Amino acid sequence: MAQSLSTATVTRLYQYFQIFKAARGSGLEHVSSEVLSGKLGIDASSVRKDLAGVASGVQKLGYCVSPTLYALEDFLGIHNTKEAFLVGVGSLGRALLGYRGFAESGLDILAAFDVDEERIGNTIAGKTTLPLSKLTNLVQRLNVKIGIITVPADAAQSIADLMIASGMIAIWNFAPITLTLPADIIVRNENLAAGFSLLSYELKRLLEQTKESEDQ
Amino acid sequence: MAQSLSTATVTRLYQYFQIFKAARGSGLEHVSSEVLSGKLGIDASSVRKDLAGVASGVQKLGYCVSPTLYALEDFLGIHNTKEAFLVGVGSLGRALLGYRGFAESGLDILAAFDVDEERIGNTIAGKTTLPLSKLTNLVQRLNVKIGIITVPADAAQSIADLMIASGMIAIWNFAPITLTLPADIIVRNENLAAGFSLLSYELKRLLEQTKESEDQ
DNA sequence: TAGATTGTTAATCGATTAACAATC
DNA sequence: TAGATTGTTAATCGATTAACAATC
Repeated sequence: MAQSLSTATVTRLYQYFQIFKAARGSGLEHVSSEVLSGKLGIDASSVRKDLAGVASGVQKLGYCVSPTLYALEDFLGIHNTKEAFLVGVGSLGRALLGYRGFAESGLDILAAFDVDEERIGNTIAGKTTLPLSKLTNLVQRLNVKIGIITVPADAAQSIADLMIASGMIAIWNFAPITLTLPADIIVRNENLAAGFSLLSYELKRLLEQTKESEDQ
Repeated sequence: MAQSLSTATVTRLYQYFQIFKAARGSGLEHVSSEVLSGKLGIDASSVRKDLAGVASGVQKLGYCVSPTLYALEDFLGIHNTKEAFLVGVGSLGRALLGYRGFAESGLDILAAFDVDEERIGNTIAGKTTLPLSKLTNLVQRLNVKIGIITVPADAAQSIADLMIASGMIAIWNFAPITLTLPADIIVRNENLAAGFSLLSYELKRLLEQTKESEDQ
């Protein structure tokens, strides 16, 4: 098996993919590591190292747009659609069900689940909301491996446990809570409030810096 | 000025905050670095190093829940509400406007903006949608520093440029595109599709591993 | 007191950057 | 050919982990 890449590297590969997609849209034929490194604010040799395992460049020109884009899409699993179920049809759940970006990223949310009688039976972006009691059976019948959690924080752990008991092995958690799960389960936490804290921390630092230099 | 902390460290501080909040809910009085490290899957000395700059622990007991929680909230800016404007009232924009988690994270989205006549005037979770043409004037009058971008990818760069020209200094970008911005602007990209790619990459690796061991 | 846990230093590990030969 | 850019190795940098004295 190929060596494991860090989260940071895979995130950058996704950014290269975005840039190559935009480059194709602009009709460019080549993009150099120098240009890519400028956009991401990192060293050009990092870019070359990242891309070395995925695509190959052409000396004097850089990376050819079409083949590199294809190779990145392949690596990121965009050509290979993966099915998922979503639990929790609140405002965030509905937003994810209606998000068009997923289709072109290889994610297909087959159906949504909820415990609220009012929500059951509703269709959002072509996906029906089913009662949570049907989750286990459908996970097993359709062999769905990925669960998306968009329930409130206090319900998230029990939903995660249910998903795992049903046979799911990967969880994409949008609830603002740190889940306790077996080590062999793949989890990714997408905490919007935590994301804002990062922005807020940097902003605080910038404002302090400005204030300090004014005080001098 | 205190030394800058890495994104990884600030993200972990947010996770500690979540765990301490849950601990308070369960009536616990202390949490040790050992317990925290177990939940995050990192070394206990990392936890102690992270917390050293923010709170102080008690030997033999660990970290006292109430004062540590307060210190973390303070550090993460949760006590100090920050105002923002959001541009793009599509499904994701509406989900963010209605997201309750932000209120308890120190973010207050004052208003939303859009170019679509149909959306202007609508109120979502108490926030009115205004025409984009009013953005610059309101940013300056209310001195709003943070802009949230939830428009489609092809409109995101021009919205970011407009926000910066209006005087904003921090951008939280949800559009799936790598923005080109001045170096002194704070940007955080929250790319949902990229997040899924990370999960998808790990899942692919796990399945390959399982297959390999079966083949032996 | 003995035991448990912090705070901190030193050691290790991994990721990023610099440098440069290869080459188109 | 000369110039530009990749691919890769070595050097640097920073983050994580291990170890342990301090101490409640």
